[in-house]
Amino acid sequence: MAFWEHGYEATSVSDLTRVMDIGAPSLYAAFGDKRSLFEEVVQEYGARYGSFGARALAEEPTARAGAARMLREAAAEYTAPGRPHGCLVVHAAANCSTPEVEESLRRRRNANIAEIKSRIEADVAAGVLPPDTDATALARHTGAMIQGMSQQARDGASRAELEALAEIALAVWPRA
Amino acid sequence: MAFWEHGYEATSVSDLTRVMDIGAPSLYAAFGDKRSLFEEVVQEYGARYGSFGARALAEEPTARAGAARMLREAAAEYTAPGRPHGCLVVHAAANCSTPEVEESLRRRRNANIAEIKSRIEADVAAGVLPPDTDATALARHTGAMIQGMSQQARDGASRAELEALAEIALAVWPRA
DNA sequence: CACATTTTATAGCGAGCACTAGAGAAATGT
DNA sequence: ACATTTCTCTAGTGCTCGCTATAAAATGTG
Repeated sequence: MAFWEHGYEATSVSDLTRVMDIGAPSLYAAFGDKRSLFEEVVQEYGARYGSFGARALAEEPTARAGAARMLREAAAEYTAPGRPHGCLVVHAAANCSTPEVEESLRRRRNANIAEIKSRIEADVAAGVLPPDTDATALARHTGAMIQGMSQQARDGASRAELEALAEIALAVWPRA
Repeated sequence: MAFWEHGYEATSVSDLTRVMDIGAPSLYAAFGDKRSLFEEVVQEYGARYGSFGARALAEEPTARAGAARMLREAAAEYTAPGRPHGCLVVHAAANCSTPEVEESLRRRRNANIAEIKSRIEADVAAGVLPPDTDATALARHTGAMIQGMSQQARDGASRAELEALAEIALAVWPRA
């Protein structure tokens, strides 16, 4: 939560020990160092809050339906009350002076886009999407949209505003 | 440049004195403190690199044409060689432990979107865009797209990839 | 050239950072 | 009940941060 709200660098170890209500030595005994703790937090975040996209792509019958659900759920996830707004993976390691941490989240972001791309390609191969569909660009568009929505959520956009935005973004998909 | 590449927090005063090749006291005599220097840098950035959007909206005959030029130029600007990729205003104060700095850039981002919105509303009033156009959502979509493109540029997308993405995003605009 | 003024460089201020050594408390096994 | 092992808390490590006092150098002026 602290990493999510304030990012990797801006969250100090004393912030962490305070919110976890443990002493610093216990934290280091349990996680090694700050970076390892962060990686574990990211993994937990990915499993609990960041998996709606992959789930949508896997469970919906078409890439378009998957992307639609993904964008709509993003609007809800990124503005959920009681949690920091936006996506940890998008924001928590921006401007990070530890390049490894920044790179780690960058890989996650690009992997998400690659997932969308391969889902699109599967639909193209199956004839669900037109054969001239530019899977790379369409996947990147969807990824950029998600990231833009996350930024908007941080900047104060409401769930309804993000949902309206998602509906607009969905209009670019070729009709099945 | 240093602020642009690494962000406000991750750029230390000694980084600044090194690249500016002056001593710390000279820097403080000239700018007051780190925050004031940053604000001046942001202003200079806005005038030099961040004004392509406002120019596009002002010079093109329609909101749609303005947004089209804005997105296409963003693809070029955000991947220009010899400069940090992406937009300073989007990234330089993410995860900032100085809330005023974060808020200052947030205001700039939201002001940009408000500009797009009022340009759209002008076209709706003039009958260039359909009267049922949701100006707020369409403006936010364009802003989110720009911000998403900036993030993509930071994550390694090429100019051509961003341009393909921009063309897709333009397809959502109501036909004139 | 001598002097007054500005500019610069050195060196260091207190504070907070990530991280850890060593002492004491708690828990455990017998 | 006691010894031993495990944990945990206090306190402090060296480091870098933003920022500045002081003193030397450079500059302009008669």
